[in-house]
Amino acid sequence: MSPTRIPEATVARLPVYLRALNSLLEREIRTCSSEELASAAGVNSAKLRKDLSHLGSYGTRGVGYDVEYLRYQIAREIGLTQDWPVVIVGIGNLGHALANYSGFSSRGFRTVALLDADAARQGELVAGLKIRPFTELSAIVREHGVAIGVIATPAAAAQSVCDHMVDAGIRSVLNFAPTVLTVPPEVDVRMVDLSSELQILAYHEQRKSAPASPDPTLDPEVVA
Amino acid sequence: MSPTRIPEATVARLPVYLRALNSLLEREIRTCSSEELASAAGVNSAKLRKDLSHLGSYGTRGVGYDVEYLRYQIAREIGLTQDWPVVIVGIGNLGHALANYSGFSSRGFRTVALLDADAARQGELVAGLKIRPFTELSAIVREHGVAIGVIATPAAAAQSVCDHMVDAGIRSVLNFAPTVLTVPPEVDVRMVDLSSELQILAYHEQRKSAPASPDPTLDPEVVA
DNA sequence: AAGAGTTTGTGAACGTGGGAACAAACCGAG
DNA sequence: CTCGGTTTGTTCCCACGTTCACAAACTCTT
Ligand SMILES: NC(=O)c1ccc[n+]([C@@H]2O[C@H](COP(=O)([O-])OP(=O)(O)OC[C@H]3O[C@@H](n4cnc5c(N)ncnc54)[C@H](O)[C@@H]3O)[C@@H](O)[C@H]2O)c1
Ligand SMILES: NC(=O)c1ccc[n+]([C@@H]2O[C@H](COP(=O)([O-])OP(=O)(O)OC[C@H]3O[C@@H](n4cnc5c(N)ncnc54)[C@H](O)[C@@H]3O)[C@@H](O)[C@H]2O)c1
Repeated sequence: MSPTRIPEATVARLPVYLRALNSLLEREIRTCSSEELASAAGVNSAKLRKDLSHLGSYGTRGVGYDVEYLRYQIAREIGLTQDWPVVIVGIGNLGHALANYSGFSSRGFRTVALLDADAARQGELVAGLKIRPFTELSAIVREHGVAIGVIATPAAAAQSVCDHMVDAGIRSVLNFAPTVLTVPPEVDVRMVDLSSELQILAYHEQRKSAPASPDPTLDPEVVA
Repeated sequence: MSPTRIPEATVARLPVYLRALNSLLEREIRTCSSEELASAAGVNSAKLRKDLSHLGSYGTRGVGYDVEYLRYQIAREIGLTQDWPVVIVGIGNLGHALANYSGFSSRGFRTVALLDADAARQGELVAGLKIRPFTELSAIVREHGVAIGVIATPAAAAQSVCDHMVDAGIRSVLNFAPTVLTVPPEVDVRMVDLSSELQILAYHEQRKSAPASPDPTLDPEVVA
């Protein structure tokens, strides 16, 4: 049943299931029901079963799922059975944290280079890697077969950095700069926007504390 | 007009529109069409218009939107006309980066305290704030009226930290630890999971480069 | 004042995703 | 082998979100 395309919403949850399965394995639980796994992943059990059914029939009716087997199948589906070389561009505050983050390498993502345009930063050792000049990007991509690039530069530089990445052959970009990136259709961009997340929380928070205050139109007084 | 609830998908895009409007204002553009704004925000213009229509009728047919006026209306809707005090718990690699990030304070989010359980870190000055013991959480929340908490601790500590936050009165949580948090229904949690983002990219990347079906069970009919 | 040209706001069609419910499949006991 | 208990995989239906297409509303020119 797996030749069909997997729904995007399902793809986004597969990493969560993978984490839940790893957590079960650490507790030496070998088998689980959809109910147990769903609760560990924080989703509805019907949703979980439907998600998994898109990958194939890896469970046993009346029994449940073999944790290790299911984990392997999900990892294979996502593509985590292979190694993904990654470059990070912009080694400032955030770039340093990312370079030091072990959660990437433990899941098959290997940081092969840290790049920065600032000559003052170059040569600095971060997480065992030397910061290298941004101009070396395309040589590094060629050498290691890098497909995924991470952008942690200021917003003003992000589009230019992205263009160079695409030129160099990178086809997937994870963008932390708060700006919309324009890329050719074959390139995927995912954006992580921390300010947006806070703003969404603020919206709901405001609704919680203000039950009713109908002032739809007010003076265009602007607070900078 | 505006008393109706705003769809969640729309709420998630409002911050993007806000950024686009700010960017237009910086270039001293006072008026824009839905087409221009949509392109700056990277969305379809019909979607943009429908989103904005949920807030009210702030445009002028035949003309477009007044950039400053629309910005104010969106900011008001999100709740950015008021100040949101924030606490960050877990001042390690990521916590340091977050504390130093100017993008939060520039949008009405004010970091009032940095907390860490590690005694060795306490007293350290980060971005003008001293790292304080985690035990002071509830006093700080009371004193500043904090409604939003950020978790940047290891996954193993996240649920416990979250529980303390909820007890202290925090009702919105931004979680960076890769673990599912359980909270009472009146509390909102948003999760930022960088590993998941990379895994989603990897899934699509794998599909791009592997046109042949790796699954032995069924036919090799695969999209280009 | 009227018409031509724009652009918004929205109704309607379409697609995707979520959840309840259930038949199919499996296990173990007797 | 059959029956009862259990759990998956799937079907059906509804809600939500996206996109198209167009009438309504506005500006500007003549
Ligand atoms: N720090 C955070 O917690 C945080 C949170 C959310 C978003 N962000 C975003 O992440 C990005 C980085 O944030 P930061 O705090 O690390 O900023 P930073 O200023 O500390 O680091 C930016 C780095 O990018 C480098 N750089 C600049 N232009 C470059 C170019 N053209 N090519 C290569 N490198 C270049 C700079 O030399 C610097 O080292 C920003 O866009 C910021 O908005 C940061
Ligand atoms: N570093 C990154 O770029 C990155 C990226 C993605 C996700 N994350 C996640 O963010 C979290 C933090 O990452 P990090 O690299 O900063 O880790 P870190 O180990 O550098 O920092 C964690 C901090 O939390 C503190 N802490 C531990 N238990 C605590 C408790 N009970 N109460 C209060 N403080 C406590 C520690 O003292 C430490 O200072 C982790 O869950 C990690 O998986 C980090």
